[in-house]
Amino acid sequence: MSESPAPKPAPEPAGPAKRRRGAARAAMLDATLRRVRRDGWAATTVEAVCAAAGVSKGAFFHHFPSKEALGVAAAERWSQVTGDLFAQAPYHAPADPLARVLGYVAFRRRLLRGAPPDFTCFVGTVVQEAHAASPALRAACGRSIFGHAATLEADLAEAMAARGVDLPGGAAGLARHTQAVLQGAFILAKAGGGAAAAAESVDHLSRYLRLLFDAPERGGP
Amino acid sequence: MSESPAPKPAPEPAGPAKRRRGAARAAMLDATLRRVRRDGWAATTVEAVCAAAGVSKGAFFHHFPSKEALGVAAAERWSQVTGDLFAQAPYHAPADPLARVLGYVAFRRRLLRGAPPDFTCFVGTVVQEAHAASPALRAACGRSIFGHAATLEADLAEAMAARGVDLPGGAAGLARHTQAVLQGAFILAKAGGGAAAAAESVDHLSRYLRLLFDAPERGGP
DNA sequence: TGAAAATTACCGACCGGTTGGTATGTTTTC
DNA sequence: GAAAACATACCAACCGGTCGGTAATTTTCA
Repeated sequence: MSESPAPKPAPEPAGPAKRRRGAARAAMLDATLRRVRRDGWAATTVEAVCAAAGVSKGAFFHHFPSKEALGVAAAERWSQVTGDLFAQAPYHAPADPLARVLGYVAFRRRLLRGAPPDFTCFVGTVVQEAHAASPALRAACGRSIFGHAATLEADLAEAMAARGVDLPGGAAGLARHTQAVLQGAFILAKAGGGAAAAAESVDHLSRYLRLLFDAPERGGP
Repeated sequence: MSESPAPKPAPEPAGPAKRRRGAARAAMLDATLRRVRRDGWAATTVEAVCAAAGVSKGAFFHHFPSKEALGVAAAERWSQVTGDLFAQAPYHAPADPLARVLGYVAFRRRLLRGAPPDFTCFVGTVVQEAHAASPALRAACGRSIFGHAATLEADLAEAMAARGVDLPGGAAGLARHTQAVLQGAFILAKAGGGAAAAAESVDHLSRYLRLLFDAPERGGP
C-alpha cells in the first residue's frame, strides 16, 4: 500500500533506556520505516537503524537474520499500520459506494502535507530499489501495495454495478490504478514538486472517478 | 522524463578493444543507463559501470569527478535520448491537438513491453533513491521529468482551448499528471505486476483524457 | 613541415572508510 | 538455572576515490 502519517509517535529513547522487554524489535521496525522513507533502502544502514532504535548491533541480529529480513518484516508492519489507519478512517461511513470511494481519495489527498518523508510510501520506495536484488522483499512490498488496492475493490465494484459502469480491468484494475497514481505522485514530489505536485495528481484522480461514474455511457477504449 | 527503449544497441565490446578516442565517456553513460534501470542507483557500482563499458577505473575518474557527477551526466543523456525518441515519434502528425495528446499516450502504452528494466524510467528510478542525499541529482532528474512534461503542454493547452475545458492546474498540471501516472505504473510493474499492470494504468489515463475532453462541462472539483 | 611540447585519454594498483554479518560474553526474565 | 534478550568486539568484503604512470593526440613554433 502507500503512505501514512508517522506510524506512531513512539517514545524511542536515544539511549538503551529502560524499556519493556521485547520492545527492541518494534523500535527497530519503526526506526526502519522512518529512516527508509527519508533516505531510501540502500542508504539506510543497519547501524543507523540500531542507533535510531537505541539498541546494539547484536540485538539487531538477534531479532533479524539479515537486513533483507528486516525489510520484509518492516513491509509487513507497514501493511498493518497503514491498514489500521485506513480501516479506522471515516470514509467508510456513506451508504453510497461512490461516496466511499471518493472519500478514500479525499482522505489520501488530505494526508499529503509536509515533506516527502512525511507522506510517501515505505513499500513503494523499497520495491523500486530492491525488486531486482531481492525477490522476498519485492514480494512483501507487492503484497502490501496490491493488498491495499484490494481493500478498495468492493466499494468500486458496488459503485460500478450501481451505475452500470463497465471497464476492461474491472474494479480490481481501477483499484490498482488509484495506487499507481499515488505512487507516481510520490515520485513527482521527490523530484522537486513537493506535496503540491502530489496533491495535483490526486485531484486529477478524483476528477477521473467522478467523470467515470457520472457518465457511464462513455465507456472504455 | 520517463522511459524509452534501449538508448541505442551500441556495440559495447567487453574488453578494451579498439575504439574511437573519446568513446569511453559515451560507453560509460550508456552502461549507467542500462545498469541503473536494472539494479537501481545505489546497487550500480562505478566498477560495474567500468566493466560494462570496457574501461578502467582510472578512465572513469578522468571523465567524471564523482559517481554523483556520473548520475547528473547520465540524467542529461537520458533527457536527450528520450527527447529525440519522442520528438521523432509519429504522434505529432494529426491536426487535432487532442489526437496528438491521445497519440502520445498510445505511444507510451506501446513501449510497455518486456521486463521492467526494458521500459522503466532512469530518472524516476534515480530520483527516488537520491533525492535526499544529492540535491544535484535530484535537480537533474527533476529537470528531466518536468521538462518532458512541458513538451505536452502546448498540445494540451490547445486542446483545452479548442474544447472549452478548464482545469485548476491548467495544461501544465495535466501534463504533470500524465507523468505521475507513468511513474506510478512503473512502480506497480516493479512490484510484480509487470508490463501488464503498467499498461492498465496507462489505459485509465487515456480514458481520463477522453472523458475530460468529450465532456468539458463536467469541470473541476 | 616536422619535431618538441603540452594536453588529453586511459590504465591499474592501492587506500581508508563503511557495511553487513559473526563470535562471544553478560544481563534479564521466567 | 536455562533460555531469551541483549551488549562488545571484531572481521572480511566492498566501494568510492586517489595516485603515479604511460600512450596517443593535438598544439606550438622554429
